[in-house]
Amino acid sequence: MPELPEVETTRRGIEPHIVGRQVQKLVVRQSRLRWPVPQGLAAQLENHLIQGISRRAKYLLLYNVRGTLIIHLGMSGSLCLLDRTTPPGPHDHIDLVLSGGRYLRFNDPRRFGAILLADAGAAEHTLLSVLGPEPFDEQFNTDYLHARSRGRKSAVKNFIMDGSIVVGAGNIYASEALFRAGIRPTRQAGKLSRTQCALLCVQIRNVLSEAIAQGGTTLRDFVGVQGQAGYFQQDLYVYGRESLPCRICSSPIQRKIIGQRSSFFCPTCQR
DNA sequence: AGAGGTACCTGGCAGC
DNA sequence: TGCTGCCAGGTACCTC
Repeated sequence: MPELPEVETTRRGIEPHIVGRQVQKLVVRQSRLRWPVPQGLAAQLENHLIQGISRRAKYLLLYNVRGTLIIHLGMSGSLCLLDRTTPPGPHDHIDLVLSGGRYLRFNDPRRFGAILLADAGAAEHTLLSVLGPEPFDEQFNTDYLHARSRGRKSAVKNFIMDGSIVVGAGNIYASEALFRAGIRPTRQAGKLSRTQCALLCVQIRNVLSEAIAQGGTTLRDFVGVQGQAGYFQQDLYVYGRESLPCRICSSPIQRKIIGQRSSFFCPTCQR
């Protein structure tokens, strides 16, 4: 479910409701997530104020005086805000009971998500320290992408989905950015021209910022923290459109497995 | 260093 | 209706 725009949509949705609130109680119903929920979680959270929330790649970072709570939504995770006690469903694994009567609930059917603890300087956490630049950073530019792609033999789609190159291009938006840049997803990364690298930078940024502005993409069951759908799905050019006519040239969109993931492209618009 | 495959887990859906 | 197999938005970790 969540790629970077969905995570950012979640962050913006919960920020005004959780920052400045105290965590009164932590309820863990299922501790077997991607990694076991840390033992000391309650001690670190309970009776402390949430001072801020930020995002790095697809990780949400909640700060308090004791350190940082790292939340990853995995493939199927979501956070929702509840106004009052609602009986937990089968995949409602964790609740943060907040001052003011609200609850922040973590739901994750596939349990690929994670909740971890880090010091105040979460950037040094092993999961975060290996990450490449944010797509909106100045550091992510034509020179950078061109330099990093030299000598790479893997498909450009795998290359831009590699979090050590740039974060935030998941399976949907990687396909979409490549379509907008007119580049075949199977193209060897090392063979991109400088011009194509420039185009790809711009389009990765465009596709992500447009998706954030639309509240993310709703596939299957993604909804925002208060149940609203994301509208970017209506703007998808290729993802999930196998055999349907390209919105630009009407050629049938093709699907191909690249790196064990479904990839979609227009055989005419993308070379 | 880079490339490719496997693993984690559940639910929805198509096809029989 | 019920079973089986395939597919799904992520990414760490392993081997070659």
